[in-house]
Amino acid sequence: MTEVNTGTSPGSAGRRRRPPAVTIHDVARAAGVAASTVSRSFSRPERVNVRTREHVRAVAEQLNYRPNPAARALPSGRTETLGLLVPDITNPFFFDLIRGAERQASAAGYTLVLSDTEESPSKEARTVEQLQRAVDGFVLASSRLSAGRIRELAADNILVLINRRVAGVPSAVADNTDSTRQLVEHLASLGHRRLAYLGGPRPSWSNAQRWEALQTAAQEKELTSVRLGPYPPFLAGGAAAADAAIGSGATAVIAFNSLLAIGVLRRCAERGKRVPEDISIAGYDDIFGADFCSPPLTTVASPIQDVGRAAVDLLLGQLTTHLGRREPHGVTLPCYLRIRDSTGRAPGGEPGDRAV
Amino acid sequence: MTEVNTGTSPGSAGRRRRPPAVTIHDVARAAGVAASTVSRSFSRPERVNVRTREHVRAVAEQLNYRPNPAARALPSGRTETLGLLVPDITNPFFFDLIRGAERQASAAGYTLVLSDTEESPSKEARTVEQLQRAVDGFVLASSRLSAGRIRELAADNILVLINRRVAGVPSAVADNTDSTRQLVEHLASLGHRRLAYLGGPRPSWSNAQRWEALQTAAQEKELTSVRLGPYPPFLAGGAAAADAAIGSGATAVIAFNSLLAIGVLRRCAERGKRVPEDISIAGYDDIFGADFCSPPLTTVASPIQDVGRAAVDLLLGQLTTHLGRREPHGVTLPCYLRIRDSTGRAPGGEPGDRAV
DNA sequence: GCCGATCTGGCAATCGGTTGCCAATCGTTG
DNA sequence: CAACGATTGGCAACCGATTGCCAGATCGGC
Repeated sequence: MTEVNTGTSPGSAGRRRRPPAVTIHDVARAAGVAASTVSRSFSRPERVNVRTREHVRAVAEQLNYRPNPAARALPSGRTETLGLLVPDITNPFFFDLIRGAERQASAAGYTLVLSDTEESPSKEARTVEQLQRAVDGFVLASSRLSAGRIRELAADNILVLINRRVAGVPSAVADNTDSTRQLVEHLASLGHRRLAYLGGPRPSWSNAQRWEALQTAAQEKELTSVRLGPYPPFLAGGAAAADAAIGSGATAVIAFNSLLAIGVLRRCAERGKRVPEDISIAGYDDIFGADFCSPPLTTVASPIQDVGRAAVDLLLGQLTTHLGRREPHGVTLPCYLRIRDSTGRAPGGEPGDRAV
Repeated sequence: MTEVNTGTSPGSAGRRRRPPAVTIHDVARAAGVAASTVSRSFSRPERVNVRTREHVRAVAEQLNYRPNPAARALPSGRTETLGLLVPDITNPFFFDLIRGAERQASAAGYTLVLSDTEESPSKEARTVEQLQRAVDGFVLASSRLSAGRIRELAADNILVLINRRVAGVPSAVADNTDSTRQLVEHLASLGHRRLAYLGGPRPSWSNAQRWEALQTAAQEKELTSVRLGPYPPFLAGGAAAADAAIGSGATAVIAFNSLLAIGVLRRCAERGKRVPEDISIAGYDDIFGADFCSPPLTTVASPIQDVGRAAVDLLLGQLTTHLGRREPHGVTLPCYLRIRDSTGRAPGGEPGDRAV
């Protein structure tokens, strides 16, 4: 028994490979018990005598035993892994969402698989189908899929949506309506009468929700509002959006997201339009950078880390719920308005027009 | 055989659960072949007659068969999954890295597991050990582990480092030395004589490399340089760093990363220090925001998406290499200097002092 | 038409755990 | 001290794929 690793010894000449894994059987042999006892010592400790269990655990520890997740997943069907799909990994908006989700998942002992769908509905659906059996459930953040497709996927998978509502599918959403109203009131109080909304991706539910809320609030305040776009929700989309906004005659523009808004800011600077003196600009999602761009951006901020956390909680709830019980089917978290320097008094308004 | 799903039919009353998976055996039965033939139709197509194979594939397609990754992983030992560990998920620097890695991995049919180590060496090591058997290999980005610990982990795992060099472990690094020299020359040409380096995390290899390169370049140009810190590499670290920098008497400061640099910018604004008139500021990592903060930041930019891609390539090379061959053990990608408005002529220098 | 080489597909073992079932053991009680 | 229930641990089947080995079929050459 002293002679090990003869022949193609991994440590000797060739490249270093992974050493063979310590299995439950190795532990069982070393501890003088059956493999099932080792298994139970970990997965159903109450089924094993304390002394046996402690002994087994000590031996396992000493042998540096790590259970093989694939082997566990096979009989149980549970992989202890969650899938998180986002439309654009590089959008800072998703940073905190990802962090929130990742923390919550790993706190519960789950592993998170992240996938970038690159704003493509088909890539999104394909990814779900590919990962289907590799994960216990999915969080779809700002899904670009149609409601019908989501329902189809929900029939075969446990899934939770972020910033999207589809009947029968649980979701965590940041509700923009109140804060959009606040934003419109803020602009109205500064004397703006004509708003432009710079639209984002058509399949985006948030996009529709925002425009909806904006229209309603504008009507109440008797402001006119136009919808422009859609524009790609990136910095680069800002140039076309800015030009259209300026052409529209609006004195205040509200962009689908901060990325687009910052792009607009930049384009305005290029064109010599002063913000907020000539035109006011606001955006959704209080992303990294919104507070130090020039001028700092007025935004509707989402509690997005909490949304990510909540979505994972919902998903874990679905997974661990014993059949019969019903989990709450959605959580809604409120957004809030952050007024900064990119919104100001409407141009042409008499000084002292309305109070700030 | 027509009676299925009697009793607790999943579709009927209770909550919708996951439907039972279609297995290789279902396909085999439907196609009238053995399970092994189905398996081979996918994994070794040349071992199966074309007509049989096409038939099997058609049946599988029709039944919507998806192989169970856990079941594949068990005999083969390969999970087709890679682990990517980063110290701070919310640092925009890592986003392009993550995107590069994710794209490359999924192009090769691999799944990426992302984990945030929160700047903690112990969490990093623990994560590797936990995911050990769940992934085929790891990419450790900007690892905070000691060289010894990395070597230990490399004995049991296939791993590739990003922005870190440890003998015997392959790595992809962005090389700062040339661009640091360029940065120092740029500052010297503007009349700066006294530089301050605002240090980042002690365990960061890039931090050491940057300070090293800075010192060397400063000596060549006969500038004095001091190292301050370490500071937490976040925006919030900027306040203390800025105060120390101002106190140091340096006319130009170089921050460990852009996050810190932007924090310094902000603090300078608060304290009424004009940038670059009173003090010049530069940083590493040309992150999102560096070009639209105020003033836009002079940075040393890393081709970080390429670095992420290269690291995954190295890792995949290690995994698929047949024993005996040796892969190149590292790639180095050059950085480049991006001069923006946060660096300018040194204060007190006679006008026309040195040419810009 | 026979023989051997080549193809093709099936059988069964295997990967590393989990878990239902059963038998042995133990302590308790009357 | 016998009988009984509770506790404990082992046996073996199973999860869904992969793969070595073998047998039957097919084909070509002579």
